[in-house]
Amino acid sequence: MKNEAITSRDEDFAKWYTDVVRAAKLCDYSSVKGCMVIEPNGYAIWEKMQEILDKKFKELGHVNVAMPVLIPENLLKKEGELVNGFAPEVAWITQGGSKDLEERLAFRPTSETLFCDYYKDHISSYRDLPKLYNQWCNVIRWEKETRPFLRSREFWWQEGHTIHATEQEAKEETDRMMEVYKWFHHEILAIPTVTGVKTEKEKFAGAEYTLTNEALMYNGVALQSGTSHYFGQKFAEAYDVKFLNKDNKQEYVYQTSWGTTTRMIGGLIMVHSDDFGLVLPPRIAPKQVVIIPIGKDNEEVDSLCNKYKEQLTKAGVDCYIDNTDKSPGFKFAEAEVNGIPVRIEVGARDLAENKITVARRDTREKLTTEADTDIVTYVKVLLDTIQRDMYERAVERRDKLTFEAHNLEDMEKILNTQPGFIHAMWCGDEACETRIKEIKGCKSRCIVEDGEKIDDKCVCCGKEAKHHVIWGIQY
RNA sequence: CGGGAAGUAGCACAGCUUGGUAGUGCACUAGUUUUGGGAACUAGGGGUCGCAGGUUCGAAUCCUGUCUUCCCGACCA
Repeated sequence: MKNEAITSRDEDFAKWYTDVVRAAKLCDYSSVKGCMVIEPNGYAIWEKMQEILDKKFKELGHVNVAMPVLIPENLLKKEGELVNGFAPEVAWITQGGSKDLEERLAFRPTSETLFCDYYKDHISSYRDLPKLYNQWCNVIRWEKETRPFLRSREFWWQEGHTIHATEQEAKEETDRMMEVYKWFHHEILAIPTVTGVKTEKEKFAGAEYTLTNEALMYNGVALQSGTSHYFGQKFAEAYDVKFLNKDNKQEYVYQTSWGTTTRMIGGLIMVHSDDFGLVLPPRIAPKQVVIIPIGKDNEEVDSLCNKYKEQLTKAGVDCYIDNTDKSPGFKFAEAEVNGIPVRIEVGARDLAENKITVARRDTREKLTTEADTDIVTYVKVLLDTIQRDMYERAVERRDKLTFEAHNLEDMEKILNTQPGFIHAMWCGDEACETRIKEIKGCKSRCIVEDGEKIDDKCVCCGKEAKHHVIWGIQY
């Protein structure tokens, strides 16, 4: 039975999205526009993301720090490009107590400036490098239009900020972190992505270049899901972050930054979920298995549920027993809307035949197995299968929404029927990018560096093509 | 920030045109009976009608402002 609180995905995708967010109790609106309350169900997903990414960062040698939320105006404005890029979105604090401040304070939109200001006094020699710092925090960007998780004025993220003694090392770090993001999406979130470099027009303000990880949503709209920036010495020069190199010469550091945000929760929803609510890949699901006893005060049922829970927990599977006095149907529906990957139903009817029923959330398929089966192996195999199937279905969907364009008419035709990733050649001229944007706001997602040469000429102007670019409409 | 729509109990809505003591369904609480796809009955609790002004003897209802949400653009993770 369809969940009546959720608008059909194919009928109205935007409404479906917010319905799923609300029905699965991931977040709620607050009294300030664009600032959301991330509720336990949503925060648990974020915590799991943090846990997995944080472990990976640390394995690669990064350490966590906490920077202030406030940035003095002068400090923020030292690097011109960054300021220009962010100026319209910066929120300012102008009062302290009842007095006007002499210098305004910005609520951080990103923390490059704070890290630079800190680093400049904490390194003096090449022996102090690299510094591989990361922080988990919230930032504020005064967006005009807001949507839960996808675009909020306050959002939570991690921002890595590293400085290095050589260009090569910094560039390797930029690549390496992009690989982490790609791995995270493919292996954990079951979301296929394409990675590449942003065009000059689309790169991060102040970066020499920006690498991006781009995912495609169910409706064909692209979502930028992780970026990694190489800054060269730009910020170091603006903020005077110098060190003495091996030749006993002063040199500016080479810098990177990289980040992923709570927006990934929005991506998870828009790639995997359906009209029954949230669908989570097992590896990111805070609760992987729910055990539902059917019938009251049945000792055999209860003890089997407890046994399963004990064994699964011991084996590292996140599971719980739904012992509320709701009806079984209610519990099924609730587990479904919350996206619990596997549901085990234990009831007298099945037990009479030494059976239990196991339902997968992704396909809503009901399976039957022996009650005395090795539950740990059975569940683990099933979780792996679900994870793999979800990824494969996402790839299929992505491929179905991947197109090739050889001229502007192609592009218009595609965008007017069904947006997606559009592969097309580009001359490198910003004018062509601007022209293409006139078609439904279609932008370059990324330049595929080792892409095939699908044409000799630019999709827009017909002049000689330089880059294979993926285009699309974005969130 | 432009164009449109909307805000009444946790949720979904009626009431507003034509001002006169706040309603319905779901959810919630208690009890009883129930339990294999969102249980039933009985009895309850909960809202200064987004907020602030104004008009009026009297405002959920009329007027002004403002905040918030949603949709469509422009801007952006």
